[in-house]
Amino acid sequence: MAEVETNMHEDLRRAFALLSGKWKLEIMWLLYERVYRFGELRKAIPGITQHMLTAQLRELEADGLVVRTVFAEVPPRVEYEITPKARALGPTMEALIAWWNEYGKSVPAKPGGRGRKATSR
Amino acid sequence: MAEVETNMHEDLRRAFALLSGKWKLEIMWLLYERVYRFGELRKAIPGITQHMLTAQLRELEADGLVVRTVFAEVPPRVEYEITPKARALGPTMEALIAWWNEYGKSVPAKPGGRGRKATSR
DNA sequence: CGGAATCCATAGTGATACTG
DNA sequence: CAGTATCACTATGGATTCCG
Repeated sequence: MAEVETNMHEDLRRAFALLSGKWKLEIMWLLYERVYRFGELRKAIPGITQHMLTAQLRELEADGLVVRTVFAEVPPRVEYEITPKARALGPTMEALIAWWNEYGKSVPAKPGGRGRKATSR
Repeated sequence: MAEVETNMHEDLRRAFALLSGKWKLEIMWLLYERVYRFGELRKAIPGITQHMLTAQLRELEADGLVVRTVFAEVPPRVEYEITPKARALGPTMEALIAWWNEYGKSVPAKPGGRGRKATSR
């Protein structure tokens, strides 16, 4: 059969790239619950700048993870919401959190020094 | 009540950080199958430099995702293998790949221009 | 209100040469 | 063989100012 030897690590990298960015996960985490306006996101994410918020949202939008809706009002209003595509990632993200809680915090594999020694064979 | 409001996105970010690095996923993907020597990894990963391979392996080691074993031979031999911690990530990574294959390649949510328009309310 | 434009600091990545 | 050291480049993140 095909047995494409699927460059799975390629897919993995590309999928990973979509989520890479200091604030993307936090943004998506908020949007997971409800729709947010630009200013709301800014207030909800302490430490982020407009520059970064704009940039990250633009990337998320380009990747089809969030939808940006502009209301022709004055003053202007812009709302952001996540797409089904992003929502489908929920379980996987939770699995990653579960992994972290189980393995990430203990860090048992840390014997004496760096690198194990082995006496030849 | 505890109800820690679990900074899940914090855990998520830290877990994510462990895997961030241009070559880490590819390295782990290889080590998933068997033990590799330094030179083998270099040949198996086209485009990587010794510098980067060393750096990424060191980080993976520090994070407890791979184990480095030095054999006191001449010429020197160093082997790398993944830890149970890293191996436990397998299913999650596969879930991410599955997500990518289902949602990542279509990218349907791309109507006319950037940002949807909405006529006031 | 929700940006864009500009300038700047840092970290990650990469090529090359040298070493135990 | 398996690194380390050095330098250069690029991407990312951030502060500030200005605009429709």
